[in-house]
Amino acid sequence: MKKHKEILSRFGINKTQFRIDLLSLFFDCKSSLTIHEIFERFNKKTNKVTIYRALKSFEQKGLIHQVPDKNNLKKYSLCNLDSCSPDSHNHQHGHFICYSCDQTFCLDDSTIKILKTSSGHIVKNYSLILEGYCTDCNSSQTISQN
Amino acid sequence: MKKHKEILSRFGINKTQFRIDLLSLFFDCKSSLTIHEIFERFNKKTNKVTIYRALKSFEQKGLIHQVPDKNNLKKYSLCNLDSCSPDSHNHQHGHFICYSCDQTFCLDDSTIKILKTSSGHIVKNYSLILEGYCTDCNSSQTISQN
DNA sequence: TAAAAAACGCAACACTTTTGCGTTTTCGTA
DNA sequence: TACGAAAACGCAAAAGTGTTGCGTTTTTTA
Repeated sequence: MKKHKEILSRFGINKTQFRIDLLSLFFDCKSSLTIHEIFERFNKKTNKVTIYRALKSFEQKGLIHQVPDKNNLKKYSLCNLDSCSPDSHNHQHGHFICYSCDQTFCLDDSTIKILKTSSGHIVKNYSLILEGYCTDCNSSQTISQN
Repeated sequence: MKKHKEILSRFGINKTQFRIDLLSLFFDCKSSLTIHEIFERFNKKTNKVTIYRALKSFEQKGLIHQVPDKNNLKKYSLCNLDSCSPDSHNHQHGHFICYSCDQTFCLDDSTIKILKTSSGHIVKNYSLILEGYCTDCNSSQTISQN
């Protein structure tokens, strides 16, 4: 897609087929991705070293960021591309990890704003991980239990 | 210490010397521990496999829990032993750490309640660390910067 | 379109965590 | 306190995760 190529250019990343496809994958995926998931999505055809290097490059250039994961694997999510760049990564947001489907969701800024203002302190940095059942898993679980 | 042995019994863990010492270590350490730190504290005398297995056992029985930290390292902290058991882990702590005076402030429950309801997910557990400048330190810093 | 820079695949390495197995220690009970 | 079962242990090996070196291919730039 043209949009993806344009983004890679803007962030100073060479437009190889793999990196274009990888960026598409991140756009398609609403939560976060592990190296393993990426490897599977490319039908195990792309060398893992290539994936690791692409992820590192994307991260350094401000396209994606690491998110926490229950099993301590490296997971990545797309940054807010309007507010991130190689110079300044800006993802002060919390994460929600679902017990059921293991997906990690980024929490939106409004959730955090409440936190930052209601404590009475000046919050410069934070680490927040919520765990539980995401909306999808909770509704399906409720149904199956009835 | 007698207290530690009693706790191990209560949580269904055999009282070997190593596990008693490991529990002591967790009590002595007010923050969290990595496997590496534990290995060092025992002067590298205890086999790492033993440490891994003890940590897994402690976690399953509800004595400790993983703290997914910012850098994705595996870290463990002591649970609130009154509210945790093999059946239900329950560690809900929010803290504010001041860069300037190093004091730790407990966040009040109302702050957390908002967090738990505003994400749209069912939050069962969370780990939250805020860092920055507390109200006192911030006002004095503002003065010194002028 | 040619030189420079970036990305690639493969092999090898480093580090972390788990598994298998035989031995030792602890526990429950008689 | 003694004995059998269960749990914990150490060692070796394997599995999993991520990195580095190097020569080749692709992309960029001018």
